[in-house]
Amino acid sequence: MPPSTDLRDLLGGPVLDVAPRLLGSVLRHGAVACRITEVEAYDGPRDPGSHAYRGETARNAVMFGPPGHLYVYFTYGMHYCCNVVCGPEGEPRAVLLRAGEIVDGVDLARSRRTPVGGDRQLARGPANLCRALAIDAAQNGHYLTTPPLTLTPPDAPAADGRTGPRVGLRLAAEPPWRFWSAGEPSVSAYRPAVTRRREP
DNA sequence: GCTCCGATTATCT
DNA sequence: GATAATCGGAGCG
Repeated sequence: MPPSTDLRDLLGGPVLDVAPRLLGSVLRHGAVACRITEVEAYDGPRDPGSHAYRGETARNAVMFGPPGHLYVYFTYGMHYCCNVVCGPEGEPRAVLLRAGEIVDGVDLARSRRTPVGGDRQLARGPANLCRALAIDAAQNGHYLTTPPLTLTPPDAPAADGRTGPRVGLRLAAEPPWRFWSAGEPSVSAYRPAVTRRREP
């Protein structure tokens, strides 16, 4: 029997089709595994919300490469977030992994996240997810079929899929390109982008 | 060089 | 709701 879904096949379609199908995927890094419950799509150079909007740079180069690799970026001086690069090569499409439920290695994940409330908060929010899984700049560009860091698509599409606006963007927040599984307590809270106060 | 500000989070009121 | 923490990318001159 072939693997339920080959990662490379899955990532080849339009990113708005790929993103919801990644719900239920398991992202594993060593002893810690996370079932993804919330994602966002970033579609090519014409998406003003995408890091690739203004073309390829050293930072976003991984997004322009072949699908199946992990694009990790550093933001706010302290946080990492990770994306799955989608195809085809040359088109900078990616899906941001926003939240999930830790399904293996809970103790290790919790030790990386102290202090934290309940286990459902371990990977709630994109930066928290990376921390729980110990993903940082060292994993940028990693190919997700190669242990110890792998992404396994679900056997069947996730039930109760929902869509809504993306989180935290000032530009292009309006297309409903955020996808999550209804009823999952690990899904992050929606916050509209804040406009920073300017000094007088 | 220098400045602005971000695909965030925790913590305060 | 508001803000600090903290730093590198990107734009501008």
